[in-house]
Formats: sequence, structure tokens, C-alpha cells
Amino acid sequence: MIDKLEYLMALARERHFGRAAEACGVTQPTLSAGIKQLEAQLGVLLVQRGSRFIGFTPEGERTLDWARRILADSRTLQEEMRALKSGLAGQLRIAAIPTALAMVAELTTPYRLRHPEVRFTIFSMTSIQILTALENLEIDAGITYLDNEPLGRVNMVPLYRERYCLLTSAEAALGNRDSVTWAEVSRVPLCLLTPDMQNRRIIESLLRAAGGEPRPMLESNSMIVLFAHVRTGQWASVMPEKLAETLGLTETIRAIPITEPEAVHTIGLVVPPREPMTPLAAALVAEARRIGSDLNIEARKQTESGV
Amino acid sequence: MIDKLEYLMALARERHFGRAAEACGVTQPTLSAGIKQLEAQLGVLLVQRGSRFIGFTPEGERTLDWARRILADSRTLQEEMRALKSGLAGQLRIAAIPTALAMVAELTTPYRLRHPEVRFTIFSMTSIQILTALENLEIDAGITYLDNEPLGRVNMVPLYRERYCLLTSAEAALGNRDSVTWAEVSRVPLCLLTPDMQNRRIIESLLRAAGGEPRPMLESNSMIVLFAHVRTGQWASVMPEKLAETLGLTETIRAIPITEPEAVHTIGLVVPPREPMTPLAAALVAEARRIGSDLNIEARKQTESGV
DNA sequence: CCGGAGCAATAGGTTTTTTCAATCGTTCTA
DNA sequence: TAGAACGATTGAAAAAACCTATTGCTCCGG
Repeated sequence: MIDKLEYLMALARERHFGRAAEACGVTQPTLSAGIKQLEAQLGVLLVQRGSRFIGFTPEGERTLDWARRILADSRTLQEEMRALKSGLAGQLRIAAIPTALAMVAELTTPYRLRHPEVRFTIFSMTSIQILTALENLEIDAGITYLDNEPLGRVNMVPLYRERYCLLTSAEAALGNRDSVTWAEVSRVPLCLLTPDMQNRRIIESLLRAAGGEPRPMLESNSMIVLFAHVRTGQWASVMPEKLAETLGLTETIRAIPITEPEAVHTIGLVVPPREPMTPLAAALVAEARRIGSDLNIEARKQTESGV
Repeated sequence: MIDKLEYLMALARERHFGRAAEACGVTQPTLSAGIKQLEAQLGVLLVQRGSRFIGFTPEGERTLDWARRILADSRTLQEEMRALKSGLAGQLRIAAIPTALAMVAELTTPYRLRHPEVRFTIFSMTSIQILTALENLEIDAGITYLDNEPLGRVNMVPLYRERYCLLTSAEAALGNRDSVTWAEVSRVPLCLLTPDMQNRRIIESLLRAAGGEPRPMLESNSMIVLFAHVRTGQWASVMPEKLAETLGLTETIRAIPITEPEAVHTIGLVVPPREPMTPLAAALVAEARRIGSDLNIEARKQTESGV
């Protein structure tokens, strides 16, 4: 029965019998028959049949909810047993929003020191994709904004606060400044993430609040692309401080803090709200708490010294 | 995999491969092989092997916890689908402590009016048995004391309050009284439930508190046996008011309220703390709340008029 | 110390289930 | 109207699940 629920989940993900079958490592007739069996066992139609995949019936949607739960539990069971036998080992799938990609290393590196047998897969996703992927058990944890747009039901661990910089050549218009305002930035032609990214939406709203109208000269869903363009000295972009540092500043490229207002958003780890967590996920949360509390202490120190 | 988890649960219940197999409707080698497969799949030993069944390994115990969850969820899924298809139907297994057996009808009767297709199985169990049976998914709900001895993790719905009467012949020592004290009762030879019953322990502690030493002349785990003896006119017993009423009083048998102190214990419905509940269990809880609130209102009225 | 009873594991054979390759029927599109 | 895409169907082969019968072990009673 558990296999059949896997089929159903795959079908929900792929919305296509053939691809779902491939994802499950079986042929299309096998998956087709599996779904049929599930329908027979439950005595209800789960999939709306037509010449092609249309969607699920209400019963099918409800069954999917249960499948998520049951599969999550059965995977946790399996992983827990493996952890008991041979220590923490296995695969940890983490998705992060592009602006947080560089900081994933701060999480994975100490994790790996504690648990050398764990392998990682890191995905770059939009914050919305992260939430659905968490739901569908495609990833174990996500790194995304905690405080901007509504999250689903997840457990959160704050990691750090994102402050924004103008990344530009020292020879460019604002290149010699020590700080700039959002109003000034709004007049610079920028390279920005695509609008499906939350970071883009945040920056747009900040620019608009400062009275400007965002008109990016170049869009990409990859921070690498943006940085590569800035690096030529001919383009400018807005990036989180942390990311700019990681990507490395040269003599000619400067990261200039943007003030007025100093916009801050919290980035953190999100995991499914299931109790108990898989051992791998639990260890990741522990790691995140360490980093998070470090940064909180840091932030507090800064605040105190600032006063 | 789900079948294998069923095997494991049955083995935990029966503590015997053969009987567990029979309970699952398979032969002993099949169940044996099933457990082996589960062990292979999880990569750990689950059962302590010896010449006979000894017990589970720590990993086995942990796996049992998960099995309970996973099986409960998968059953809820199946039942929910059946409820969607053909309305509320199926089997509802309820266990009650002996003193509450008579009141089960107050729950099942209105339930049946609302949902005529649901069939019931009622077990008489001790309060401790009820809790383990709930854990092991052998019953869907229990009726037991809510306030005396510690319950496990369950959701509770109060149903009524148990007040105690001396049940005795009108010609016997205290037979002509309108009320008696626990101290007086402690000097009467009684028929009581066996000591594994919580009711017996409650009554014993009340008798001891009144300075007496309980010396029951006859013990049974069946209230019917106790009542049958009292009915001869030659024996006496202590019973909850509600039960005495249901069993029927004759001219010669009287139920005399016991006061000083007026001991009251709450009896209620207990269900596993799983969210969401099966449709059948949810309907039972709804019914219990109706009865419970009725009685609460009644109790309040009594209190008010008493003041 | 021996023999029988009770219990779980194993062996061997049968049935059932699962799976896949090939094909079909339908629907949408160019 | 031909072709492509998609899911259902079919039939044969492979895998598995299951059962009966048996074995091997341990514990007890004599």
C-alpha cells in the first residue's frame, strides 16, 4: 500500500502518468495499475479520468494529504533505524532562495564536521517552490524568508538578517559613496532577480516606497549571472550584504550599504512541522539554532554597542 | 510494508508468533518471514531471538511506536474514504470499565439514530487495559475514570459523575436508612469488583479513609455477578448510583446514597490523541459531548437549586 | 539423564501478484 | 485528416507471497 501512495504522490508532482512512473522507477502500466488498485482498495475514484491526466477528485486530494503524512512517517522510521545502526548517514535535501545560496555552506560545513557520513543536495528555488517541495517531501528543509510573505505550516529557525547593498563599480555614478539611499538606488539601472523571486519583490517594494519605479536592465533567476554582470564594471545590482561578501569584492567592485530606510528581512531554516523530525533534519535544526543564536548574540552586541 | 507493520503490532499484542499469525489470518512461517523482511528493510533487528519469543529490541520498540502511528493513519484514511462514499458505516469498538457498562447504551443509542449503518462492539475492560488497547488500535474509544489515576496521552470528554450507593436488602442492617456514611459501610460485608478494577481501588481507599478495613466477602470482575448476589437479599455491595438504577431496584433491594464524604469521580470518553480522528470516532466524541454537556447543565442546575 | 511438548525457523512447492513490452483507443493539434 | 501524445489494456514472464511439512532448539517433568 505504501508503494501505491508513492505512486499517487508522484502523480501529483508530475501530473503525468508516464513521468510519474519514471520518477518511481516503474513503467507507466505499472503505475496506472497501482493507482487503480488504490482506488479499488479505498472504494473511491481518486483521479479524474479523461484522455489525459486532468486532476484529482476531492477524495484524491484528501488521500494525498494522508499519503504525505503516512509516507513522511514511514521515511522517518526508516531513517531513524539507519541512524541507530550506523550513525547519522544518508541524504539531506535542502532548498534555498538564491540570495541565501551562499550561506548554505555555513550550515553544511559544521554539520559535516559532526556527521561526516551525510551527503547533501542543495536546490535553488523560489520561496514558493520551497514550500510546495516541503509539502511533497521532495526536500527535507528549506532556507527562505521568515517574515515577509506568509509561510505555510512549517517550523522556523532564524538564521540571519538580510541587509541590502548596492553592488557597483567604483567608477560608476554612486561608486565613491559610503552609503546610499533607496531613493538614489531607484535611479540606477539595475540587474535584478526575476519577479518570481521574493527578493525581487522585496527590493521592488523598497524602491517604490522610496518614490522610484524599478526598471531592471537585466533579469535572471541566478545570482551568479547578476554578479558576473556587475563584475564587468558596466552594471549594478542590489544584493544582500552577506552574499556580496561571499562572492568577493574586488578593488573595482564595491558593496555600498543602502540606508534610509535600512531594510532588514530575516532568513531562516524551515522544516515540516512533523513530530518527531527525521534524525537528519533534527541535526540540521540543531545546527541552525547554533548559527541563529550566534547571530542573535552578535546582533544584540551590535545593538548594545550602538546604544 | 503496511502488512508487515501489522504483523509487528500483532506480535507485540500476542507475544507469540503463532497466535500473532492467527490474529493476522496467516500462518506462522508467513508472519515469521514478514518480520524478517521488515528487519531486512530497516537494517536492524527488531525482535530478540531465542528459542521462543523473548521481546523486542529497543529498535523494535521504537518501530512499534511508528507502526502505531502509520497504521492508525492508514486506517483513518480508509475509513474516511468509506465515509465519503457511503456515509458513516463500519465497526466502532468501545471498551468500558464494568461500572460504566450500563451507560454505554446512552451513547450508542443516539449515535445509532444518527448513523444507522454503524455496528458496535463493546468490551468490558479494566481502565488499564483500556489504555493499552487504545494504544494498540484494538479499540476506537474507551469509557473510564478521567480524574483518579493517571491516564496516558488521550483526549477526554467527560460524560457523567459517579456517586456511590450501598446496595443492600431492606431487611439488612442498614437497610432502612436514607443515607449511610463510608464508616458505616466499612463495617458491612461486601461483594466488590476484583482489585485490578479501578472502582475497587477507589472504594477501598474511601473505606480506609473512613477508618475501616475492606474485607469483601466476594469478588468478581463482573458487575452482573455482584448484582445477582445482592438480589438474593443475603449480600451487599457498593455501586455507582447510575448503575444501580439501570440494573433495577426491587422492593426488597435498596440503593442507599453514601455520604460523608460524598465521593464523586468523573467518568468520560477517551480517544487516541490523533488529529484528525476517524469519522466514526469523531461522531462518537460529538455524541459524548452532547451527553456530557447535558449532564453538566443538570449538575449545574442541581448545584444552583441546592444553594 | 531422557523424552515429550512447545515454539520458531527452514525447505520446497504452489499460487498469486507484480511487472513489463507491446499494442490499442482516444483526443488534441497541425 | 494524418500524426503525436497519452493513458488503458493485454498477455506473457518473473517475482513474491504463502502454505504445508519438517527441523532444530529449549524447557520441563519424570
